[in-house]
This record gives sequence, structure tokens and C-alpha cells, in this order.
Amino acid sequence: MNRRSDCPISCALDLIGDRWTLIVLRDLLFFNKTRFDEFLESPEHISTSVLTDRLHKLERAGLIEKTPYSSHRLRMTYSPTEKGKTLAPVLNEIVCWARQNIEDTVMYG
Amino acid sequence: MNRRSDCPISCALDLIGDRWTLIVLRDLLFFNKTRFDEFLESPEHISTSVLTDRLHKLERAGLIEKTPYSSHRLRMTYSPTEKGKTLAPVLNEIVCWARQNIEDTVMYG
DNA sequence: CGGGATCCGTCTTGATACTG
DNA sequence: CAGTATCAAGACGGATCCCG
Repeated sequence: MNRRSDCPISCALDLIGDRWTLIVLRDLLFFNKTRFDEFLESPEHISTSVLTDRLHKLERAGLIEKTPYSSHRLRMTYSPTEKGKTLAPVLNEIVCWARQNIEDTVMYG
Repeated sequence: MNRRSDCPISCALDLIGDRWTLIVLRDLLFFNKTRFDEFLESPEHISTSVLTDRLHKLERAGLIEKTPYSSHRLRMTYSPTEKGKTLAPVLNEIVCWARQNIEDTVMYG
């Protein structure tokens, strides 16, 4: 995805400006989810193809890293990098805003 | 667009989670742009159809309002409502994050 | 003529079925 | 369980059209 301009908002949106990326980061940062199927269980029902794509994108951007676990079968766990954790304040600000400006929102679960 | 869950992040993303909505709000809140053609001039080059769509969406959400100006011809100016202005902290947080985590970003212009 | 809506081809995103 | 392949649906960009 090519950068549209040098504006920080524009650059950030090139990376996180879609309907799913911040949902995945929410699950990583706030709910400590780590495995593929855990992300699939969230109430927004992300599809497998989108989840695969967003995990790759976040990995390439250096916001998350994946490490294999389990001895024989290939299983991955995903976790936020230090850089990924710096997005928490952005998420928090969005939560604050939504709570005050969108009716009937709760943190799910 | 139907709400995917009651999570505030998800709800917010249903409204502002795309590549253009926050660009328009940036122009409204930080650069005080008000007219259709002013938004078109931004370096990200939004197309007229997308701009029309986003302005309608933001108006329906109560984040901006349009008022006619000019005596005879029908011209509109767009301005953020009080509710729209409450998104400024979210934008600021994104700017902070991008400045520290994405290389070579400046506020354009 | 200038503001903005509509149409259409293309590219991107998403849902589902399926595989290692 | 963790993805990939396939195909459908939607978003985008640009041109054009329409109205005041």
C-alpha cells in the first residue's frame, strides 16, 4: 500500500485505517489473545482470510511478532512488540470517545 | 453499516474505520477547511465520489453540519459540530503515535 | 461556471469451502 | 488448528452529467 502523503494521520491510516486492524490489536493488547482461533472467536467474527492478511501486515510493520509453539505441529502465537504496545494510547482514546459519543457501547464480554 | 458488536472500538471503527473519514476530519479540525473544493486540494487526492459519501456519512452521524452560504447560488460549507470536535484528541493521539513510529512523517504543508 | 451526484471499470476486501 | 484458494461483494478513482 503506497503512502498517500507525508502527513502523520495519513501515514497512520495507511496502516491502521480499516475496519479490522485495530480490532486485532485490541484483542492482542487488551484481551491478551495470542492464537489464530482466539481472534476468530471475537464477537465481530473476522474471517480467516482477513485475519491472515492483517496478521501479516502487522508483522511486516513490526507491530507484532509470531513465534512457533508446540513441539511437532506448526502452531503460532502472536504477540505485540514494544512498538505495537505504543498503540495502546490510541486505542484508549478511541474507547473514551466512543463511550461518550456512541450509544449503548460497552467493552464486550 | 451494521454494528458488529457492542465494543466501543468496534463501534467507533464502524464509523471512522476507513482510509478517508479521518482525513476529512483532519482537514475540518486542524486546517479549518470548509468547502468541497478545499478538501479536494489536500495532498491525498480524495475523489469527488468518496468525498461526497464521507461528508454525508459524517453529517448523518452528527459530527459535521453543512450550511449554505452565498446569496444566490447554492454553495455549502461544512463545519464540525461540538460532537465532531470531540474527535480531536483521537486525532492528536494518532499524530503523536505516527510521529514516533513512522519514519519521515511531517504535518503536510 | 462551479459544486457535487452518478455511472462504470478496476482493485480491494470479505465469506466460505477446503487442505496440510 | 492454522491457514490457503476461490469466488462474490464492496470500495475506490476518474469521467461525465446535471443543476443552480
